[in-house]
Parts: sequence; structure tokens; C-alpha cells
Amino acid sequence: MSRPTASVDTFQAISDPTRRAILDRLRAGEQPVKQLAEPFEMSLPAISQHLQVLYEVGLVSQQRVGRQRLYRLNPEPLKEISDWVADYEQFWQ
Amino acid sequence: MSRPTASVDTFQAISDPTRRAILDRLRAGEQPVKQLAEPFEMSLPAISQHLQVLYEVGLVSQQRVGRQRLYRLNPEPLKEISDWVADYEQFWQ
DNA sequence: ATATTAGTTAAGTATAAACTTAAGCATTGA
DNA sequence: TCAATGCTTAAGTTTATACTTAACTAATAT
Repeated sequence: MSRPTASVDTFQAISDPTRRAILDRLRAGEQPVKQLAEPFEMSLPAISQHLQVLYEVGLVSQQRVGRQRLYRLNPEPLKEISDWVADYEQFWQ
Repeated sequence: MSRPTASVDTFQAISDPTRRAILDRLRAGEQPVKQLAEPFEMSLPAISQHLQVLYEVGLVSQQRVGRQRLYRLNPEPLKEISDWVADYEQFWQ
């Protein structure tokens, strides 16, 4: 028996609290990495890697502006989460 | 810098596709482990461990009936997911 | 009593995830 | 042109996760 090959999906992407916090911050509008990273007590590469994960599932897009890289929220993939959880809402109502 | 101590949360619990599938199955009503495990190509202990994770975050409850253990869906913790994702819905509308 | 069934617990393993520091690459500014 | 800034990429480490098989516990059936 083999485990499925690891590839990022949306559920996994949002399972990390730092990544959720990044998404939350991006709701204020697109921002460069340094600014996004500001409240987190971890290195910039760590944030960069989290952004990479979010990018891979399509939750963020980026745009180079000078030496900055502006990241922008791309919420569409969250529809999958929303749809999934919606099927359970009847159960707590 | 230290990482937060690992403790299961709802986002993490639903990040695993097998656990989501278990929850989906439980929507049909409470079921014993063997029956729940039936469609999955993995050992019973593996399923048992997934159920343990779901139990720890409160997504399932269990009841002994004879030598069976009936697991039941407990969807309330999914409210956290629903609430979180709801904050993003404005962005795709 | 003993065997069977239903499930958990224990112990071990492989892979993945989340970090770190160091090095590299553009872009801007002096 | 050289230094600084903004960020990524590379490489390595630690911890967590998802499994496995083997052993155990409890309840039922023979």
C-alpha cells in the first residue's frame, strides 16, 4: 500500500495557522513580503516558503514591483472549503 | 525561537483526506469502526488513529455497544471553519 | 473454557512539514 | 561601481504525521 504522492491541496494549505494569518492579513490588500512578515516571529525565508505553498494552491498571486514582490489574496480556492463545510451546516442547525 | 507545541486543532483534523472521507461517511449516521473503515485501503489501526484525531477535536463521539464502538458525527467544531471561511466569501462574490 | 470478533494500544518506520542559516539574485540608491 | 535592500533558493535539522505489524483487551459465541 502506498500513500498518495504529496501535493498541496487547499485544505492542507489552510491547516497551518501562520498561513491562515497571512491570508487574513492579505484581506487588507496586497502587500510586499516584508510587511506581511512583520508580525511573525520567524525568519523571512519561512514566510517566503509559506507564501510559496499558498501560491501553489492558488490562494495568492504575486507581482513584482521594483525589488518588492506584492502578494495579493486570491480567495477562489476557498470555495472548495466553503462547499465542503456547507454540507455539514444542516447538522448544527 | 520555538515552535508551538503540537496539539490538534480542527483545521488540521480536516486537512487529511481520509479523515474528511470518514466524516462524510458519518453523515449517513453512526457506524461501527469496521463499517466505517470498509472503503479505505488501509489497516484498521490506521482508521482507529484517524478516529482518535477526530475525537480529540470533538468532531466525533463514540458509544460502546457490545463489542462494537459506534462513532457518531459531531459537527459543531466545523463552525470554526465555516466562520473563518465566511470572512472570505465577500471576496469571491 | 476457548475461539472468534471488534477494536485499541504499542512500537517502529518512512515521509512530509516547518523551521533554521547561508548563499544567491535582482533592483535601487549613493 | 559598489553597497544596501527585498526577497528567494539551497541545504540541513527537528518534529510531526501517516502509516505498518504485533500484541493486547473486552465482549460474544461455541
